[in-house]
Amino acid sequence: MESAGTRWLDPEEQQAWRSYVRAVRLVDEMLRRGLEEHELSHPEYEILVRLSESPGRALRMSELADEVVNSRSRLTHTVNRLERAGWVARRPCPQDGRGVECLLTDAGFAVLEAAAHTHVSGVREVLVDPLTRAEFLALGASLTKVANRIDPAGRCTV
Amino acid sequence: MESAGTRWLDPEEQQAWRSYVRAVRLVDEMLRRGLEEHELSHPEYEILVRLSESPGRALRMSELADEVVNSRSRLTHTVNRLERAGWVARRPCPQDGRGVECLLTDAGFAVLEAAAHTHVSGVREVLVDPLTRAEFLALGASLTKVANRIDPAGRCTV
DNA sequence: GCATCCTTGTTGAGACTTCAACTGTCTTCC
DNA sequence: GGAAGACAGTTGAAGTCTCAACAAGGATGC
Repeated sequence: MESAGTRWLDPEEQQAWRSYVRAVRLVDEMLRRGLEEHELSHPEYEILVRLSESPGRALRMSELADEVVNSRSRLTHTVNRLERAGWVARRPCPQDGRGVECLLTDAGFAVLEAAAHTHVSGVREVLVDPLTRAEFLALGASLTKVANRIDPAGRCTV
Repeated sequence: MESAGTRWLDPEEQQAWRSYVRAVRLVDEMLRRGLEEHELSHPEYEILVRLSESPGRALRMSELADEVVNSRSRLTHTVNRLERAGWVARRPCPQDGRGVECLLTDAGFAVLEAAAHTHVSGVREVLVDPLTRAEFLALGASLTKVANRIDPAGRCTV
């Protein structure tokens, strides 16, 4: 696996990278299990969160896609499912004839409220509690840098 | 979103958690794009890596599943695809009549060798270079703690 | 005013993942 | 030695995600 031109990871970096991959997989899995009792996937949950924080509990599809780092296509499919469940609704965007607004329903808000408890406990359990506060905040700061390097404008629709 | 019993994240924790989610999504996406020119998904790539590091370039299905944190079913499907491509082969395990060994072929090794350059460059670009060495290693150390809390034995098959 | 291009959002096919059910082998305990 | 249960791996159906192709509304330039 040697070759000119590519700088391989040294053993310490290698170890850090593998921990990253492993931890991310495990954390994802844990949170998935936590949310599934609310019949919600993690991507779905995030959509509901963003909507709940928006003025009027509504957001345009493309804004929503940016916020949750989804492709438009993926967002369309996911919103279809959420709409079928009655947790969000769609309506045309008054300002832009092409646009569609996505709206959190009361039922959706209720589901979100219930799921949030489970979810936050899960996050604490797997990511916050194993670390000191300083470690956790440092982790966040580093990952902020990482995210901003990849997508400075926050407009990456994947 | 208030209620007794659940300790919500304070603003700094909230920010750290959101950066985590966002960064993980973006990193995943970047690396996926890097590997796709080699017709390899990230899970597939990891399987080839583990096999290449194993004595005889072979590993039992269940060991492999543990290493890459896959369910057995998922591993079976993924190995099917890799086998179809000619990059791994299966053979019965001599010690255990139930067992199956998965073996990296020469073609598989060649693909891995080619993909590794792209992949390592990608990892550097998105995760290593944006951080100082100390930050990156601290990230790794924290995530090691996180992973070990969830799955101390390293035998979590998801 | 309208031709061209850009943007928004959707669709459908194909690939990937999950879950539950299944086959076959090993282990334990009597 | 054989019954009961645990373990290894596979299967197929249903759900989710990606990609490329598309429809339709806006922006720009003439």
